[in-house]
Amino acid sequence: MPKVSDAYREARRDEIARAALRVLERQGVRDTSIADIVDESGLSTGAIYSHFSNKAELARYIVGRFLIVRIDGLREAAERGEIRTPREVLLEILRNFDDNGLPAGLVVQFWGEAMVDAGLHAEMSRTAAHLGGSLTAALRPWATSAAAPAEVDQLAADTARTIATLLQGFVANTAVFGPRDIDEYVASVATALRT
Amino acid sequence: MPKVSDAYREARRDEIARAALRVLERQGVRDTSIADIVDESGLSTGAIYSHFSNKAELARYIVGRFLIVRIDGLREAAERGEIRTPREVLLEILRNFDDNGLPAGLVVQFWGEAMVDAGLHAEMSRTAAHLGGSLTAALRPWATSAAAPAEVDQLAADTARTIATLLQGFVANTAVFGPRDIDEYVASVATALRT
DNA sequence: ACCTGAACACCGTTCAAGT
DNA sequence: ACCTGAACACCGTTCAAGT
Repeated sequence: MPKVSDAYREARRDEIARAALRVLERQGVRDTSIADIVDESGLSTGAIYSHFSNKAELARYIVGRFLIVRIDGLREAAERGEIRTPREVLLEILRNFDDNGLPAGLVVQFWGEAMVDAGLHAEMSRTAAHLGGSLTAALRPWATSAAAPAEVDQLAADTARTIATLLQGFVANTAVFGPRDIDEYVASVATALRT
Repeated sequence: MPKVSDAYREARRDEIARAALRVLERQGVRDTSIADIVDESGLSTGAIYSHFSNKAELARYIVGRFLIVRIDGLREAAERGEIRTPREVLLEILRNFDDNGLPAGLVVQFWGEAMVDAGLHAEMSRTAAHLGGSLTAALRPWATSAAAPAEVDQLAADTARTIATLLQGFVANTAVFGPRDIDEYVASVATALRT
């Protein structure tokens, strides 16, 4: 197991992926060519193809490595048994999205790409499953106090998917129609569905 | 004003756009070439370029003509002064999306496309403004009974954007993670944000 | 006026040749 | 083993020539 060489390869892949991400943020998925990434990275076409078998694998790597929502804090709170309401969980995940500086427009473009690229869709399902697991765990204490024992798991899982959907709605809406205040959004959803 | 000839031109554009839409549903935006549309329509490259100045204009035409959510019923109900709660409005718009057979995956792909195509973004903003206006009108009776006179317009407009966001979330979520029951989704959002 | 289809510049990917 | 860059098949778009 050549540890050093593996680390070198990985660093090189990261270097290429970061250069690609800079171009993607500037020009978008459709208008980013391999030639653009060649220019931005200072490498050659062949160099890139010796680290990624094609453009789709590079996209997959970027999505799995850089376009993920981190919510370690929520999982830990759940393990300590602290109760977080779905509303608190939603607010935390929305703030995390903002703070990590994930570009909403680029995320939406990759959703579109996943509709047409099975490998990218699989990668997104993988990272989403991880997020879904953390959300479900974070919601279980609340679900336990809100449902009969037999229905706790179902309630936690359904609510996790709902929170993911609310996040996706926020991402798609702000990408297309411009920024919106997070607290105002959550308050508005709560008011709207109260009746 | 050559009425007949204009109608003919429009029919021809429609014919091309419908052929393109069939290919788009099969292959997705990225993997649909002009050559594919040529094959599906039975016309030639030049014939298509004599009716649309480029692929972007064809996309714009398809989005404005076929990928819109119709909610005439809501606007009429509002004009009759009937009160619809935001929840009822949301359910109606979600059912409309489903019933019209709008392909969620394709809609998400066009959102991504709009991130990179200013003309398409403008077209989407236009149709969204129309939807937003209908939603705001449909929500005004409810807003009148829920807020002080001075805040009615703001509440109706904010709630309209929220409902649009909830629709977008549903579209993105089902496109990426598969179908979900509409009533269960709305009930889950309501439960999640009650606390 | 509408249509044809060959021609052009550019794209993603490959591969013989270098180090 | 990694890298180079010319070469290949394909894409969107144009345009001289037809009807």
